[in-house]
Amino acid sequence: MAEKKYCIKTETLAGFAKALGHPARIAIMKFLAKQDTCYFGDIHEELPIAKATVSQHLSALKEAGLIQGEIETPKVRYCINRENWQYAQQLFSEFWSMELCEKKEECCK
Amino acid sequence: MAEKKYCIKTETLAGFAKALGHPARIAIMKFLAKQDTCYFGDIHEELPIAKATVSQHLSALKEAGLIQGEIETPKVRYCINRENWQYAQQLFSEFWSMELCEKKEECCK
DNA sequence: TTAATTAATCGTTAAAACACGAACAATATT
DNA sequence: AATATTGTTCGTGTTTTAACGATTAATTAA
Repeated sequence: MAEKKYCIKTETLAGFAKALGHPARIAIMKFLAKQDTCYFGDIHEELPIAKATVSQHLSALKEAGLIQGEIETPKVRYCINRENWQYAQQLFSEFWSMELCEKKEECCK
Repeated sequence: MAEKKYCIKTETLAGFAKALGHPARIAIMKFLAKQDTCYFGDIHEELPIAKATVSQHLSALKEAGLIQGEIETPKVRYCINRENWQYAQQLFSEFWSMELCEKKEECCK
């Protein structure tokens, strides 16, 4: 079992960041955000990589909770998981809104 | 030379996300944000990993442009690169503020 | 029943990430 | 000159990621 070395929020935020840490996965999220239809085939067409690789990236995003898939045989419809999308958004928002130390003269440069 | 398969903003955003995609690196950023003093040793003390590994993570963050280091022999002072911090913040902000398609009944569930 | 469509999974390969101890470099101190 | 302090780099091993073609599974259509 994976023991936690860091606090849960840190782990969670890093998990979301990792999931978004590849251009293909960013592209997928952007595509899903603006599409009403979001079949696997449409996503694949949009990307310059093989089907198997697209499937892998979709799995990674699903694993991270950022998207979800629904079988509509013989197709599969994907879409953003709004609940986690919002949670991730919040974690990042908190992260970026950290106040930076203002003692510049004591820090670099 | 690495050819671009995706648009530059997508690549850049993914790059920042990737750099933040490990709990140790999130922890480092949080620590740097709230510290005035930010020597390597202080960062190392804060983390449950070996010196060499801390150094690796710092390199990754520096490579991504999120931090910068300054030698102050025999110590090294690290701090957040404010310019890129702000740029990353903006890219993420744009990303999260994408409008999601509202035709729920046509999307999953 | 057979063939076509769609997408996941399998098997593989190559590269990168992660982690560590040991060795090293650069300066300060004794 | 010898020693101590600090942090990087080296060498190594393990794990994960990324990519692909081929195979498979599930349903629909012919």
